[in-house]
Amino acid sequence: MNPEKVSEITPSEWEVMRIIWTKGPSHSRELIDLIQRKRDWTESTIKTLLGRLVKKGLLETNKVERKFVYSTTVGELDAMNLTSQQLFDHLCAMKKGQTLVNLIVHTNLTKNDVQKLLTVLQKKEQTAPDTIACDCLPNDEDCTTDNCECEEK
Amino acid sequence: MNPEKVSEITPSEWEVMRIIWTKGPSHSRELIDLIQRKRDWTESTIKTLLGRLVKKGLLETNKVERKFVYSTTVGELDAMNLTSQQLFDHLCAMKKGQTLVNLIVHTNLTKNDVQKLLTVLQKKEQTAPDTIACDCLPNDEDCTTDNCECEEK
DNA sequence: ATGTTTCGTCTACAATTGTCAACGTAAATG
DNA sequence: CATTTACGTTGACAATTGTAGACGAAACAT
Repeated sequence: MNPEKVSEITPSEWEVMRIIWTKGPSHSRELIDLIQRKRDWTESTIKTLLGRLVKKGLLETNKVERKFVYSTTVGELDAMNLTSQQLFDHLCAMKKGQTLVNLIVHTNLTKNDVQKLLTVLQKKEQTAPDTIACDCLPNDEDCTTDNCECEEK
Repeated sequence: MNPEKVSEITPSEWEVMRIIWTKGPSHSRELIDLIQRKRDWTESTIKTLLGRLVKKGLLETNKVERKFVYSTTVGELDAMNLTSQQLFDHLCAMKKGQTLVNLIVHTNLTKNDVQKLLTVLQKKEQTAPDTIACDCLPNDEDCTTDNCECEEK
């Protein structure tokens, strides 16, 4: 896989990737048609996006009877995991829990998802620490929690 | 608040915001010193970042005896929530659950966090649907799950 | 074989982002 | 008062992103 490159997927490029992840390997024509039903982009724009994704190594092409077939080189789930983790990596350690609560509240989940989440959490419960320090300041500087309104509300 | 603007916080700007969120309202000197202990940025760079954040309305300044004091106009938790939700908004609906599992596994959480998450999930369990459709293709196009390897592995 | 469609590549251009240096002014110091 | 220091503002420049037109070669149609 190409983890570094995954972080460089831009919003527009995600749109393109999602189509190919879902549709499977496809010709540019098919992709352009599909994307144009969601986005008001010209053919040209989509071609550029495809080209950039190939250059980044996130898509690869195979010439099949004259036309290129575009396929992804990363799994969608892998990309989602990497991207979301990366986002979390630059957030205050102290508040990630709250953020997850918020995410879960606002995300539509199946019973199955909920079950899995419950299982993971129950396992985590045992080893969970009582507190987690804020990591927003340089190491040597202490996060005096008076200013740091990191606590719940 | 200024939700639109929150989405425009760039990675470098997050770094700056985190310091101010944690430290509370501060003079530029103090901010520059703190940030330079984490990042190898020149004073100039940090000033630019501060200026841009003020322009975006994410920071505001108050002149106090000659110097400006920078304070945030958005809460850190609000920013974190908005940003993470925004990320989730452009991911495949079908796979968000898996992604949350992954996030939770890799995020350090306190017992308290775990408790809250468990509570929220238990509540969600009742109303959770059995399946959620993939929303990567235009509405009229069906996600034929043969290509769409959206299922668990 | 010749005009037309198709498709990939190249070029372009404005806006944003990461990084800075330089400038002007007000404050502090000698 | 003359000098140095501190700080906010401007301008700058390369790289990335969003968006798209133009070009060239191959494939198809007549």
